[in-house]
Amino acid sequence: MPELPEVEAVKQGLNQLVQGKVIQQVTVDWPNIIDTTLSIEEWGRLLQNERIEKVERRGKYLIIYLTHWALISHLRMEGKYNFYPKAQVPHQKGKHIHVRFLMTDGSQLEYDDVRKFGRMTLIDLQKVSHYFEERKLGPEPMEEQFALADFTTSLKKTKRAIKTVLLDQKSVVGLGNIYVDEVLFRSHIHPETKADQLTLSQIETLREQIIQVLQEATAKGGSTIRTYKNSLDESGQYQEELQIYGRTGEPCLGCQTPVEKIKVGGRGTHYCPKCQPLNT
DNA sequence: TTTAATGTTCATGA
DNA sequence: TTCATGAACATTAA
Repeated sequence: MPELPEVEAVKQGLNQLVQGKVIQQVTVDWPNIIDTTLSIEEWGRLLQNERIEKVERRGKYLIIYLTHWALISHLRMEGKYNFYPKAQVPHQKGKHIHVRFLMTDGSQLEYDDVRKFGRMTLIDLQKVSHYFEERKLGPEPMEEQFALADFTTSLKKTKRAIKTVLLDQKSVVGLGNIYVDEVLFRSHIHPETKADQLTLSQIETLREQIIQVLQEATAKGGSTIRTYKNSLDESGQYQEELQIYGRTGEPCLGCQTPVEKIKVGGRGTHYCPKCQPLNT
C-alpha cells in the first residue's frame, strides 16, 4: 500500500487525529514489529506519558515526534494505522492488530499489518538525521531538493536496471513498485535500461516525471490508502490515474500495443514494448 | 498447489 | 571493499 503519497496521507491523518494526545499504555502483540534491544515491556514503558507532538515524514518513513523520543514507523507492504475515539474503541482486537496505543483520553491508535513486515523503532530525538544518513536515503522528490546534477552522478555510477536503482531509495526517495512503473512509462524509458546508459535528456525527463507523478498522487491522497479512521476507509483517488501498472495485456494508452509484464529485480514490471524501447 | 503482492534488510558471492 | 543478486520476513487471494 504505501509509497510516498500514501505515507504522506497517513502522516496528515495522524497529525489530525492524534497530535497532542498522551500515550497511557502500549500493548505489543507481535514483538518482531518492534526493533529494539530492550524487552518489549521495557520498550513499551518508555512510551508511557509521552505526548505526540508532531508527525513528519522522510521518504516512506513516518517520524512520530514524542516528548523525549522519535518513534520511527515504516509501513513496508501493508501496514496501516486505525484510530478510534473513546466511545468507539473495539472490545475485540482485529485479526492483524499488532501494536495498540491507548491514550490518556481513552482513544486508541492501533497498528494493523496483515503481513507483519512493518517496523517501529524508538530513537533519540538528536539521532533522527543520523538514522536516515545511515541508510543513505536520497533527496525528497521535490523541485528544490532533488538536484539534477546529483541525480545524474548517481545514475552514471551503476549498470543496474534503472527500475532497480529507482526502487532502492538512494538516488531519490519515495518511489515504490507502482509509481516507478508509472514514471518510466511517462518518461518512455524501458525499465531494464542500464542506469549509466541513460542520456542526459532522459535523466532530465525522468526527474521531472518523478516529481510530477508523486506530487499529483500526493495531492489526490495516494492510490490505495486505507488508513486510520474507524471503518471510514477512504481510497486515494490516484488509483484511476494509473496508466500502466496493473494493465497487463490491455492496450497502451499511447499506441494501443498490449502492455507487457516482466520481472525486473524480482518485481513485477509493466511497460509498453513500443513506447519504452530498450537501447535507443 | 503454486504464485504473486504497494518494501526493506541481511547474507552470499563476485 | 564495493557492488549486485536473491532470500527472508508472513499472510492472503487468485
